[in-house]
This record gives sequence, structure tokens and C-alpha cells, in this order.
Amino acid sequence: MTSVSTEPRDTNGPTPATAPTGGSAAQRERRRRILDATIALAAEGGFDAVQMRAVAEQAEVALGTLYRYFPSKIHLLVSALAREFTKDVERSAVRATPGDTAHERIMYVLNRRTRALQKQPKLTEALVRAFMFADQSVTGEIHEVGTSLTTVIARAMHGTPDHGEVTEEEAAIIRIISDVWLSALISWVTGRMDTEDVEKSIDVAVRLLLR
Amino acid sequence: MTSVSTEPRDTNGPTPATAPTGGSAAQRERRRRILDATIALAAEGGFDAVQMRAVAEQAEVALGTLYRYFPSKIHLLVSALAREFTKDVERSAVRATPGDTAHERIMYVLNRRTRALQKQPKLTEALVRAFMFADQSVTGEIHEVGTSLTTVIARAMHGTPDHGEVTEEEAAIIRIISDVWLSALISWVTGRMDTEDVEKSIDVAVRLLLR
DNA sequence: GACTGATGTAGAACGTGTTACAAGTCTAGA
DNA sequence: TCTAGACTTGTAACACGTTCTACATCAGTC
Repeated sequence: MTSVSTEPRDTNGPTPATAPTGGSAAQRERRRRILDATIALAAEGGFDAVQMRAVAEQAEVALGTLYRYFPSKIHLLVSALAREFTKDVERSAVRATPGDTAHERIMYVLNRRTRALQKQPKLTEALVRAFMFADQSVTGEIHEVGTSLTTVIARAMHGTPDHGEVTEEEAAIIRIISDVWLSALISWVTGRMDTEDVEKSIDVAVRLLLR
Repeated sequence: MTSVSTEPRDTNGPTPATAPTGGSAAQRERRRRILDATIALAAEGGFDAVQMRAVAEQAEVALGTLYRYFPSKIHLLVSALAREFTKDVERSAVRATPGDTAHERIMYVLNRRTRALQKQPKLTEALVRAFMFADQSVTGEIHEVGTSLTTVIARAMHGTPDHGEVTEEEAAIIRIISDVWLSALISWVTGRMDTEDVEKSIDVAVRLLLR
């Protein structure tokens, strides 16, 4: 488990399928298989069960190929998280969020997501721990996740899929809510909070911030 | 790097010096040497440089002894963090925090601590990453850290070393501030925020929460 | 159709966290 | 003092993330 690499990993040439979209059809397909295998293993056994050899085998690629696509286990898991979150954002764009007040709508989307995560505790454990352990070299993927979360909350705040006008203050509030949500998630993953505590702590934060 | 152990590690008998206070004088001394070595190595090279063999060597104990005192690298680092934070709490108990408003006082203590951490980036990186990666088995140490932080903020809020009366709402606010502070610290450690961003994000959170 | 460079494969090898084990040492109580 | 048991030591072994090497395959170019 390496952590802070000051140099950005210089292999011989650019990596082939770092982005979800680039590369040939076969490469996108390999990337998909790898992330699917990652999710499957994580869902079954959590962070420890996502072993690089196991992922490679289940995705039917060589270990070296796996590392060519994702330069570390952390990149792999955070990329998986980013893919899942992106799906969520796409879903949330479809129709307006139910709820009469910003508070209700924000709680709606966050609780929905929280419960979805809690249904797969092992998977959540793996993804959250990876996210928290990520170092500088994972900035891109981390940012993707943060943007997804921000977008979803902003939409809920305004109650509409479009959310062009976010004031400075609103942005600050959204960031704080994200922080609280992530902290609560960690606490839940590590057994320091139960399901109810998570929802309550977010509810309190949203109430205090939106008054 | 193991993570979720459902069973609480059953060695042959109780561990000798899990608590800072228990054990013989020689054991407390060993514990101190181990934590000193940990801090020294972390300060110099960050998380990766805290290698269990290196810690054992520098603390002049056998590897097995190190593991008897601290059952994992994460326990070790979080315990080191807990020790540092506890020192801070003791210092903060001595005299009242400067500042005319709760906002000013809270910013004073948090900024002071933030700057202290930023002076030793490698050390902070090691401690924060360990804290974030900690799993269920580290609950005790984590809780110790959380309590320290809460105590310090509560004192600052009231402006006095005693802080018996913390309302439900105040406790919630303190928890949110802690969450924001930790998130900001992670962002700083992983290079996603600079020094100024950290202070600003906390300032905004405190302002929004205390209005 | 053959050449070439990028990509993929299989598997060995290395580093570090963690565990296991055999033997020495220290301490409390008889 | 002697002994039982806990504690410590030194060292080997194991697991898994990561890197490296030698070879195969494939796509595009002449």
C-alpha cells in the first residue's frame, strides 16, 4: 500500500483507458469487466476481499493489464465509486426531487443514497475506506465523486434538475453537508454510528445550516 | 493491511500495556519509546515511512513486542495521534481561550491546531490517513481522539476551561465543526486544499452554525 | 503479406504488514 | 532460592500490493 508518490507514475507512454470513454471498444469492455469484478468482490467481502489477483482473475485480464488500467487498488476502488455515483447523478437528472422544502428534498436524496449504501455494507466499507485513504495521485477520481455529490445536493436544494444559480453561501452549505455526510458514513462503516444516527446527524446539520 | 476483523484478536492473555497508564514502569517506558519512534519516523517520511520493522528497531524492542503493544500499524498511528491530542487538551485546560465571541475563540483553537499540524506535513499525513483508514477494532483510540477534539471546542465555545453544561444543540454543532475540520484536513493532506482554504472552510462553517 | 510498436498475458520476484515459533529473561509467590 | 508463568527477543514464514520480465497478439503501415 503505497501512499504519497510525489511523481505521477511514469510508465512507458500514456495509460490506455484511464478515462471511462477513451480507448477501443475492447478496452472499454475490459474496463467495465474490471470494475464489475471489483464491485462484486467488494460487495461480498469488503475492502480486504478486493485483492488485485482476484480482480484480475474474475475480470479475465492479466495482473499487469489490471495495473495498466488502474495504477493501484485505491484508484480501482475510487474509480468504482465514481462510476456508481455518476450513475446516480444521471438518474437524479431525470425528474424533480419530491419534497416541499429544501430541507425535505435534501434529506430525501441523501437518505435514499444512504439507505442504498447500507443495503450493501461490505461494498460501502470498501468504497468509503478507499475514498478516505486516497492520496494525491487519486485527485481526479476523488474530484469526480465530489462533483457528483455536490450536483445532486444542489439539485435537491432547488428542487429542479437544473441548478445553474448556486450562490457562494449555498455552495458553502453544500460542502458542509457533504462533509457531514461523509463523516457519518465513515462512522457507520466503522461501527461507531448506527443507521439511525447517520440520518439524524445529517438532519441536524441540514436544519442548522438552512435555518 | 488487514481491515475489518470481526473477532477482537485473541492472543494468549490480555495485552500488557494497551492503556497509557497500565503496566510496569518498564512497560510504560517501552510504550513511550514506541510512540516516540512512530512520531519521529512519521515526521520524517509520512505514512509509508512508519514501517513496523523500523519502528521496532528505533524503539529498541522486538517486532513481536511492538505487535503486543499495538496490534496493527493503524492502532499504532492512531494511538500516537491520541497521545498528541491529549497533550493539547491538557494544555487547553490551563487557561481561558482568548477571543470575545464563541466564533473567535473556536477559530482561535482550531487555527492554532491546524497550523501546528501544517508545520509537520508528513507527520500529519501519516496520522490523518491512519485515522481515516481505521476500522472497527480501533474504536477505542478513535473515540479518545474525538473526545479530545470535542472537549477543546466546547471549552472554546464557552470561553472557560470548565464546560459542564453543553446543550443538545451545542453538542450537535460541535460535532459538525469537527466533521468539517477533519474533512478539510484530509483535503489538505491530499493536496486538494491549500492552507488558506482550510481556515476559510472552517470559518464559514462556524459562522453558519453559530448565527 | 511482413514489419513494428502498442497492448495483453503469464508468472516470477520484491517489499512490507502480520503471524508463528523457539528460546531467553524477568517477576511474583511459595 | 526456586519455580511457574508472563513477557521479550530474534528470526523465519506468509499474504498481498506492486513491479518486472519474457513472450504473444493485434492494429496499422509499407
